Amino acid sequence: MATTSNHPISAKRPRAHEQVIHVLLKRIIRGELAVGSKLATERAMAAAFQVNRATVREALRYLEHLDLVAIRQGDGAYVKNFLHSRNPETAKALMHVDEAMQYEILSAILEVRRINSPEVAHAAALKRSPDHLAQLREVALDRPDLSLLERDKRVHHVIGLASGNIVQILMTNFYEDFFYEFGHLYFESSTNIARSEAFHRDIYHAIREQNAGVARDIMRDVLEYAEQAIFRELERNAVPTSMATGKHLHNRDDINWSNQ
Amino acid sequence: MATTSNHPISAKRPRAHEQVIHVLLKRIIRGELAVGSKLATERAMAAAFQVNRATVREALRYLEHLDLVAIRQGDGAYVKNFLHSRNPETAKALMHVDEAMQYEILSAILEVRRINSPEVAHAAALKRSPDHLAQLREVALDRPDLSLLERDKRVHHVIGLASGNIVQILMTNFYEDFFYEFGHLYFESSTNIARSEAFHRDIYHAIREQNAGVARDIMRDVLEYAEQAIFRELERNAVPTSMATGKHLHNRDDINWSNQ
DNA sequence: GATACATTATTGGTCGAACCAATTAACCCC
DNA sequence: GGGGTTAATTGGTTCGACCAATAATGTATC
Repeated sequence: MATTSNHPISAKRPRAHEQVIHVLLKRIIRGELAVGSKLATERAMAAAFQVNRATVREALRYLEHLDLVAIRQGDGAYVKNFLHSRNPETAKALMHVDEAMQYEILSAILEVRRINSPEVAHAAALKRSPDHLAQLREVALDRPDLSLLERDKRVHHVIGLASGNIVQILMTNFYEDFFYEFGHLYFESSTNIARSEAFHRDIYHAIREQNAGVARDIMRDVLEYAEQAIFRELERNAVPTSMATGKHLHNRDDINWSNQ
Repeated sequence: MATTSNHPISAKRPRAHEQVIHVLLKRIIRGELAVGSKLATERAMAAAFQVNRATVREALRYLEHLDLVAIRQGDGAYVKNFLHSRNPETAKALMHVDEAMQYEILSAILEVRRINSPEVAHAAALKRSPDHLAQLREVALDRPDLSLLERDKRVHHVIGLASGNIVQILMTNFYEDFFYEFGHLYFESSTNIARSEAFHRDIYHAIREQNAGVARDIMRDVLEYAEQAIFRELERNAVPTSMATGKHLHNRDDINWSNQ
């Protein structure tokens, strides 16, 4: 079954090392720790944060995976330029550091999805197996029990699977998971709900008939529409919880990711 | 300067937890550990692997970041479906697990890059700042001291920066870093070298003149060409080191990323 | 017998101290 | 001043203990 991996994960419990991560992340992203500079030793940080050295190490290991620090035994940990990170996950980390960046990241991910997903739909229509088609039919048409948000997420996921490109699959998960919390902004409107229902039906038929060009167009249209709808909604709502302050809604392209 | 974060990172030293990661990764990806099943306890694994529990924990934390396991205090660690991972980095992890997948991953990343990067070039041409243009000029035209491979990597990076989309920047780093080890396959041919030189010059001019459409076309052409050239080279070379066995070169689309 | 609650056992999370291994810095010798 | 040895620094790993959240068990109540 498809939900095997969806455990009833409990709400996030605060883990000690996460606070250390957050503080270090903030200092790195904001440039308080210069690129190339050496961080304090693990022992020193442990003392400063009032935690055990093992806890500091967990945090450092995470930052190493994000490609934000380079750790060298016998030497120390060095700050790297986050713009050189090879880990897209870094984008999500940025968001949690500075609320002012949330809008920027959201916008960036929406754009990447708008570029990619139509091509994923195109490939899916060409290469879909009978099994993937059956899966798509189920989630798109035969699961009225699921919330529209959940159904939409699964439709995109199955289309990713059908495309056969593992990186596109992972990227699709990357976006969809990200948008999950913004979904209510879109699925509140009855117009958008109807549009989404039609999208599921139409994309299913296009992929079934292997009309690759049509599948691409359908996907492109819905994503362009959704992108605009989300921004409209964001600007209408008076600063939804956890979003940036209003002023950021009007200068989306102002952030200059300058080379540090 | 642009190289601040490029420390003379020494060759990888083998770290104990990496072996644990490798073993667990293999078992998860190959399905030896069923999705939804509970892993052995940290203490049990520590005994089994003959390492300390802290070492096991580092490995588990990494797998958690890859979204391959879910860890719950008081309960245990559960295997998740890697096709549901939200972390694109998982693709790279897959590659190290099974050499047979290397060709598949390479192919997948090349395809995503071919879809994305032309649009990045398009946006870069429209939005590039004078500073980004100067940076592009430097790496594209005024750095004959750099290897072509390194120069090419930087050209793509600066174009990403100029596009202003942080996710595209990170994705670009993601590909380019990945291709670094395959670069020799491309840059051995004098034809390809000339082509690459021309690409650097042409894309610079297009972005300078803010000819977005032209920039996109130039990028698309070079990536399509490079993609085919790399595959040609892979098929010609009799199974280059660390690549999959020959048979995989002829059924690139055979892997069915079935839902587990 | 089924349900609600308290108790216990299991398991991940954190802690402290010690020692190993790689690197760097200091020192000495030539 | 250059080269090699030594000592200090720092990350990597280990051991053992206790804390905290969860699940399993047992018990009382209805």
